[in-house]
Amino acid sequence: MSKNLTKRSEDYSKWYNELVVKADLAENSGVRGCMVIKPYGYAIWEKMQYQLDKMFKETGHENAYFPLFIPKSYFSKEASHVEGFAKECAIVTHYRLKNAEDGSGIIVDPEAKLEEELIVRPTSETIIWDTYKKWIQSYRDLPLLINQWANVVRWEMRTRLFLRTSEFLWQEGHTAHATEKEAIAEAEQMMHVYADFVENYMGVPVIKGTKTPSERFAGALETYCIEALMQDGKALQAGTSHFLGQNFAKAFDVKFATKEGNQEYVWATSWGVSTRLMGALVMTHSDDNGLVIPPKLAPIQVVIVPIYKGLDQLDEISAKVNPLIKELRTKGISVKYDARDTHKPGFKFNEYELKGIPIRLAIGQRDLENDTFEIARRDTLEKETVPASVVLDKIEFLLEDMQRSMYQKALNFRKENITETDTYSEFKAILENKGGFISAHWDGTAETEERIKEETKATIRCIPFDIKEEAGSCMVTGKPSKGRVLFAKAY
RNA sequence: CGGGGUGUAGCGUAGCCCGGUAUCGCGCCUGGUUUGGGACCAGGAGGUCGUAGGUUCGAAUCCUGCCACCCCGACCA
Repeated sequence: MSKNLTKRSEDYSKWYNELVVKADLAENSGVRGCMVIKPYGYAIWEKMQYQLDKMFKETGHENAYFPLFIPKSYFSKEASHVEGFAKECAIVTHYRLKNAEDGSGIIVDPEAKLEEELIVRPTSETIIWDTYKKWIQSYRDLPLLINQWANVVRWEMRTRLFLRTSEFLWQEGHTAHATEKEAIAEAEQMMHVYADFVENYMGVPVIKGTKTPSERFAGALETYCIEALMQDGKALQAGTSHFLGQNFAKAFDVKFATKEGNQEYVWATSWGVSTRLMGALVMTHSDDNGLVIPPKLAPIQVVIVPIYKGLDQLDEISAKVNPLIKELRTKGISVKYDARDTHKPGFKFNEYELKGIPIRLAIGQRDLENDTFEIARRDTLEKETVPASVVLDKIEFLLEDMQRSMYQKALNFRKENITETDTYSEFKAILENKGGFISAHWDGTAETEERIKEETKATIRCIPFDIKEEAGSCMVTGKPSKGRVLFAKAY
């Protein structure tokens, strides 16, 4: 990493943290594990949001918004759900402040205690299902396909920028269906939508699969997930989609009249991705020069840096650059012309590399004479001088090529870091020395899963969706297994 | 909540053991020279030394309480 950034090999966490801060994505706010997302980071998040939202709508979903506060009593309605979240909730107990009588400052007014406490949503299942009860009466009201963009709060003990913060931004989809089959299909569909987005826009390859019962969402019958591999060999859960069965319908008494006139409980799903995806983006593609943002998500795709002596020469360069900017914008390519006189070109080069801008054009006296531009791509850091006549084509080609090759590079890395093993001793050795995903047989019991977690800190990341039928025996207990599951240490 | 550590300028730090109001680098401001990979020279601004109290003629330094943050655990759909 440039200048004072720590090398990633020394301490990946520190490197990640410094990179996020230096590249201007986010910083710690000083408020209990909550972060400030800075304009550049937020611009990337907005691009993600835009694309995800589009994909949700293409699959028939609509957006809505539900309250931030959830009455405590709602939580007690679904037992396993409350168990999953009870330990990490922020609770509103009062509604007023006042000046302390001894003049020591502002205090919570003890008179203003709420009759029923309000929970700051850690997720919205409960309040949404309470609302769905009012919205659903008939099979004609189904399916109900709603998404919400919101913030949620989880009182995590230890936080890390983007990966785990006390408050985070996300979307949560909540759907209700007439049949079990349809709900399962919905949950599966959303896993595929997430995978599509993460792979084709973020350039991050994922493994689709299901969670083991012990790793499932609180209240779910099945949890579908996409798992990505970071450059330090740890796995990151990038998105989840849950089949909730009729648990919430029963807890909140959401029934509908069927065509035949019977009353039945609806079938539910929920699914979400969060600003954690920003962490995945950073950890998948960054190198020692900083971020590398895939062209489809880069708020600025092309930056143009003029190299000039004196304002006359800048004018000459600008005259050449301005028509190009216009053409690029016409083609929907976002471009920034950085003609600041307060920084030298070398400084700008490094700054935009740190921020991961995909393409950099440089133009100076030499190029004016030869009618050329210098074009540099961020992912490989290759530079090339091209005639002005082909620069537009070249940019379009590079944006596509970069999107493709960033994904390919990450995919190659992941392939090299999925290791098969049949023995527990080798399993431990791989975790120790190499990291990454380990594909191994497991007897299917929670006891064995727990034992492995205790002894190695590795968890079953998922049972791959496209699992191969392969008879084997559990690496720990020797009991029979029908196929390999993926283990890894995770964030 | 357990175990360890750190709080000194916007950022990163020295000084602390052995008490005398603060070091260096980056950044910032001014002027000039520069500009094809993080410029250089000269000048300058910026500090309740986390906080409250105690010891002392005198505290960044010693003592006590509190607060915040970081790391390791526990926790983490």
